[in-house]
Amino acid sequence: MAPAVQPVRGTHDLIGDDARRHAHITACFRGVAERYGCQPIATPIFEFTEVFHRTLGETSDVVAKETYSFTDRGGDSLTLRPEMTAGVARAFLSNGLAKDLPLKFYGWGPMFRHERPQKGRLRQFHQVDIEYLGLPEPQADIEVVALGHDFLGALGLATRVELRLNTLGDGASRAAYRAALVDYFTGHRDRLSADSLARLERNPLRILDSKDPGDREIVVGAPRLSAHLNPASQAFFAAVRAGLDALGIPYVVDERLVRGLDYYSHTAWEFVTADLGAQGTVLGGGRYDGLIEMMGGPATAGIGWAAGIERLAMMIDLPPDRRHVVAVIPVGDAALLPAMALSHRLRQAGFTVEQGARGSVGKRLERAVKQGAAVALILGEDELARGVVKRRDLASRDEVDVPLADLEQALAPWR
RNA sequence: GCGGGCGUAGCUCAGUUGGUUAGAGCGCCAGAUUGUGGCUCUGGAGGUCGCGGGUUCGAUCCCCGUCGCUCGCCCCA
Repeated sequence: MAPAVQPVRGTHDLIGDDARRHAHITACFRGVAERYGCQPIATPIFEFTEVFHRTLGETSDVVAKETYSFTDRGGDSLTLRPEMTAGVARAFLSNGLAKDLPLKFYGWGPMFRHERPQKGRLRQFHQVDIEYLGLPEPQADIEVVALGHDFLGALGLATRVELRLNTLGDGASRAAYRAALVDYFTGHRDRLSADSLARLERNPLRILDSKDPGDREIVVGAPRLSAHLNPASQAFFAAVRAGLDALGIPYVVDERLVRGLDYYSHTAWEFVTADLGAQGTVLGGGRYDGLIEMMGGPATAGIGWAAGIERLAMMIDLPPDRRHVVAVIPVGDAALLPAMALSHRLRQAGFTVEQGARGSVGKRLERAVKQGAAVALILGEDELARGVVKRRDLASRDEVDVPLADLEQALAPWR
């Protein structure tokens, strides 16, 4: 049993700069998503296990080995969400939102996967998430990819990520291709790696991006997805590409980029980076037109993406804190309550105020400077008696007495 | 889940061919300076040497296990 003071394996605390990085990322995300007309959504971090089994498939790795499931006191099997899409789809059905289509959602929060932790991979991690429902046209694909592109750009990562794009085709194209692939790999099954042999059973498309050198030789001769696309699927992908070209969003087509789950169709994409080792995917998305129907709802188009906040946090530069902190420094016991009242008044007036409570005036000034304060207000018996407060500019060290009544005005530059 | 590397103070790290009180820098607290900061000086707090077992007269050091981190695989954000 691990000591109680240790966090659970693969979890971590967000404190200080880590917390600020996360806050900055979610703030950027909200700003960009709102500009695209998305509305916020928050769903529970756990669902009935069935929700994930129905949507992710019994055989997917996420469900088979990565899921945090437990039985609650009522005997129900519950699962901590490994991703957001299933919960959003369930919420769509639970709340009868079909009448409100189309819908554009943005959300974020913790996700849970029981995996071996490594850099950029945690058991509790955080994602920002976009889900578009009821928009079957390629314009939605273009818009949603553009949203991700703008989001990464807002974080200053435009030059450090590359957009990889592929199509899986519609259901018919995909089924035909899958069959051809199974045929081909079955013919070479004696030369496939053990991992790929397993993939042949439950997820043959995944063999295409195997890292095993032997597999790669076989993959070279494998049938191409592009050759199995029917005209409608080809036209859809061409429209998506034309849209990205028109918006000036660069991408590379990567035919080995696949999605394992059956309900995915058409566009799949990832923004990848070389800066994070084995966990290079920073944002991944796809179209999931079959999902809602698979859950028992009406046939409803869906497309979305998720990005890992921790992975992004490792890449961004933390923007400087631009708050102006006003430090209030009482001198002597008699000044303590008046100083607190002063701090209270200034906070209500919209200033950011830190009030020192310990040590000499020198210590308090020192602490104020370290906290990033730009100006200090010194309030002692002398000032109290005269109805003023001493305003000290911490950069220039200039001091001036300011009548209490004029304080807000005298602090205007530091608001 | 599989394989490799690493765990000494809050942080970055020294150290011991196994030997008595485990060190440094930075950070933190305090004093010099009882109403004035960024420098300097002085002092202080802070360590089950990850945890458990073994070998040994003696283990932070060697061995085993375990927990955690890390790199890769699987998979994915």
